[in-house]
Amino acid sequence: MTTVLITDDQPLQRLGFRMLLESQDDMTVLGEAGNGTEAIRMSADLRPDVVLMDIRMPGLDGIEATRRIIASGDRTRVLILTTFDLDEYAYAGLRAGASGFLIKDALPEELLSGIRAVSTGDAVVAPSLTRRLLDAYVQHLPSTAPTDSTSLDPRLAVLTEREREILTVIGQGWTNAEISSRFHLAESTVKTHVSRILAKTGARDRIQAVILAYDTRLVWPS
Amino acid sequence: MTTVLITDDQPLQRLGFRMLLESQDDMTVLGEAGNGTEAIRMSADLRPDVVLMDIRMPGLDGIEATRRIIASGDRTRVLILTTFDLDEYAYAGLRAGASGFLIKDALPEELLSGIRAVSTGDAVVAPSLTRRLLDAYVQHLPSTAPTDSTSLDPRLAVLTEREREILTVIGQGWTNAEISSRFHLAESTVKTHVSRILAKTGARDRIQAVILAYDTRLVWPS
DNA sequence: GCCACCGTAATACCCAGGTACTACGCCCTC
DNA sequence: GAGGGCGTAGTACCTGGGTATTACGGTGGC
Repeated sequence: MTTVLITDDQPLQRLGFRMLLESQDDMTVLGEAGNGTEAIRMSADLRPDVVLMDIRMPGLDGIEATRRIIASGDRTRVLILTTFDLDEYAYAGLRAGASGFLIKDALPEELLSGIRAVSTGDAVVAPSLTRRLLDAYVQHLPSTAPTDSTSLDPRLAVLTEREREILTVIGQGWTNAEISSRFHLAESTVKTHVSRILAKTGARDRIQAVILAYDTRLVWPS
Repeated sequence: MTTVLITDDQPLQRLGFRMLLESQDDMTVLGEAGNGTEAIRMSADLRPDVVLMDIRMPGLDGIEATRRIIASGDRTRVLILTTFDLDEYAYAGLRAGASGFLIKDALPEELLSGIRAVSTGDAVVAPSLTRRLLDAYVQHLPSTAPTDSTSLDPRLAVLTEREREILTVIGQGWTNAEISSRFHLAESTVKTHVSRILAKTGARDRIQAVILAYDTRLVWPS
């Protein structure tokens, strides 16, 4: 039996969670907290297996509450629920010791399996955030075959020299008109180049091409 | 419609996956490969959105196959399926560029939602592995808090919180349609936000906004 | 009580960007 | 010398992005 404490400043949201959890015969909702202070107190009193933690709350927010619950030494795990997957506080939540974070509009089954995973000591992260997490992790892995920084990124290898030249200025934000005038080309030629670049790299539009230019270090943030 | 290539040396296992995927009306199985070499060839021919990749296969294994598929530059994503969550090769798979790995005895729904997540560029990792990933990530976080909102770039200071949120995803290449659907907003609302962001920051179009997002470190090259 | 700002939303309109297709001269290779 | 890749160029067409304008409920300040 997994015991849960629900923390959210919106009563309706809490009700929704409670309904969902109570419908499972392996879960019990021990209580509901409306802000961080309450969450800390109730967590100490009730010793739930898992605290569902909203971040944005009046008074003490979810991050600080998480930090204190973890610091208390109880075995309680904290699962953070963010409204948007971009919530910058989510990362702060990780540092505070949360066992995971999910997005509030996740499917009910995802939330439930997330709670079960967390209660057994595993961690869960919303898919859209996992990507960044994974990238950061891979970046720090000792590489078996260190990449030669002078060699060209494989994603650009398919391009001709001219195309890479043009991709570079696309990455710098030039419009087709600007490219055509500064390169002394017809705009139709520029379009042909751009189309070929997109087709070869798999970028769906020039925005993705700009991002590719940054990722492959063709251009750098200034 | 998500197109999938199934790679596994066991025909019965492949059949199981195929049955599951074909039962979904948003998924199509383009083919089945029995080893790494086949997987590479079929992936190049069929250009699936996602390759389900077994690791242990006779001949060319799943890791090397993953590496080559990613290196090909196609937009194909690779989702590795391991038999045991401790499979040490799983980490090698990450380095090879896989978008995620799951354990074969995962629930059908977990596999399906994993495929959907991966197909849209997100990443997925089995909960029992996420824990390690997360620990490693937190350990490597720069000691200078990355989410220090007090030292916001002046160019972004004019923006509201919501606008910065949206600028971030613009920087990640989302289209207005994607923003509207993932944020649960009308597209007209998104357009309003975008227009205001451009007006406030002086960016002439969303391309310049992407560049601004990089320059202000709202987003990072991966 | 009023005003300003914010987030939401709709409508109508225009244009840069992107696709699809064709074409042609140049250079290199087999 | 035939073929292929490359850089150039044109035309026709369609769509997503951006502008302009208006509107409305909520919130916070004065």
